[in-house]
Amino acid sequence: MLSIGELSKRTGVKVPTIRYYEQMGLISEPDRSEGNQRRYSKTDLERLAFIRHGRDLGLTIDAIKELISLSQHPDSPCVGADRIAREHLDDVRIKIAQLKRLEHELERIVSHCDGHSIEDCYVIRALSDHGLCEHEH
Amino acid sequence: MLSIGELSKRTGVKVPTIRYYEQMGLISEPDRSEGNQRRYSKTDLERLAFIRHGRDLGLTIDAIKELISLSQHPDSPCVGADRIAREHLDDVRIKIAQLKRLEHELERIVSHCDGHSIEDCYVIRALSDHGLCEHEH
DNA sequence: CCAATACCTCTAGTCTCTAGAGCAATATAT
DNA sequence: ATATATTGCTCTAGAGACTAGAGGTATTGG
Repeated sequence: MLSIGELSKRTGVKVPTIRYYEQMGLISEPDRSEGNQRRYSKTDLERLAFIRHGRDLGLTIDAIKELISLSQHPDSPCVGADRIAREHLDDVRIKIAQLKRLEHELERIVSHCDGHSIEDCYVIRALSDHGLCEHEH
Repeated sequence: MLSIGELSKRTGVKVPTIRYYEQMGLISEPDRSEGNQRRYSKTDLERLAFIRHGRDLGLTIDAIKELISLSQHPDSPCVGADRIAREHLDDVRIKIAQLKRLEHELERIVSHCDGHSIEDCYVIRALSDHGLCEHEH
């Protein structure tokens, strides 16, 4: 049986965040000690690790809830879970593409800035003027 | 003189968001029509385009505020602006790296899911078990 | 056994918007 | 010129995913 602090350390999820997840119904209410403190089992730890991992991957709380509920109907096919992952993959690819364009632009911006007065500052001008962009946002 | 709707169309910033920016002090209070509706000048449009562009680039409202205040002291060097862009570039590169790892992992997850029952579902297992990951998050 | 640390609940705040209610002004069609 | 449709106004609340703080209680280490 783990205290909330232990659980936090082992999963990397902050203590208030664990309580928040409980409130949101992502994890069930754990057992309590005599003094009313939360005590977690290994199962709880696995569940939280699952959630943590999903969040790290950028899944929303709702997507994770969906996955959890899917995993509690072991007879149904995993098509639902696959769909969630697939949808997310699309998002991720779009985000990567956007960020790469952005990286590119920031590189250009930074490399043009050589400490002149603000009037000539490439950063300011680039932000003011879309025409300086190589790509559309 | 543009209405808030016109301004919105030309900048791609939604109407409530424009009002929100005004409230946050990012744009100054515009002139009003007889009937108390906001009327924007070309200067206002440029300012909003600047903000929009910065937000698209992922700058926080505070960073943009900093840039605006920098741009209003045209004698000072643009080192500050450069610093903001540079810091942001670092962030962007980190995010790209993270997302690429994630893309990789999601690809693996999706390609392993072939419609079996949830017990065997790779998506669920991969999310439960960090050991299946190729990379640490 | 006592002090330090961790835990409890509850409320409110963060950030960047977004949505809705209820009403006023402006634009368009007849 | 008038009826209607669209757009605008303010204000409040909500979303999403936490985070912080106050004021008090358990547990743990020395």
